[in-house]
Amino acid sequence: MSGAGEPHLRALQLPVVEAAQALVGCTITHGSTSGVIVETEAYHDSEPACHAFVGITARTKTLFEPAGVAYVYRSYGIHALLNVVVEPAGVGAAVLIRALEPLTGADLMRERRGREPLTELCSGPGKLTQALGIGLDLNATPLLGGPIELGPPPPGRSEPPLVIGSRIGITRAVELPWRFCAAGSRHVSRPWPRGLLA
DNA sequence: CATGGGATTGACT
DNA sequence: GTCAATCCCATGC
Repeated sequence: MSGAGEPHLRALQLPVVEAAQALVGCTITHGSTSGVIVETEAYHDSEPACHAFVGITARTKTLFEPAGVAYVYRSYGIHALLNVVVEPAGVGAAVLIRALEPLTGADLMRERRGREPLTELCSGPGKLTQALGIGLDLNATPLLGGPIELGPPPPGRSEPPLVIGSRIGITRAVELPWRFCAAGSRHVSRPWPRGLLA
């Protein structure tokens, strides 16, 4: 099955930095809640900001699996963060999903997160997992045909231009421009960086 | 076995 | 703007 046409399937075949760009505009669904990806970051085992930089451990083994599974880990002891594992088995690489534009189930999202404006329900990596009900138990589950479903962009949507920036909240390899946002989206975790357009 | 540090968020000065 | 919450896990003794 080469030459997959749909963007979300194509993304799973690309190197991580290109996959991070290709995933913006695709959808994430868990149960009755879903959203359009508007912000991503790339992480690769060749650079020290990536968990997989230290090699295969109990924590990082999911990152080294074949493309198409979820890497869900606990951040700051509180939040679950969702990544899309990409690249071949043996390479530790994943795309962090940092923000979604809610598509379905906003009412349930508000039940889980409290009353909030639509633009703030999924505007952060820890917020969107809470809004969609994604927990650590879903680590290493498949993103095609699994509990979390990675899907193509909603019909009729054109792929937006991207804004490129530095990754947020890390202390190492901060210079890599591996953060990608949908230009103009009001659902991102933070205002876009100094706007370079892809 | 003890310890330090987060790919964050929300509340507060 | 600052800061605490909270827990898994990588590292070091």
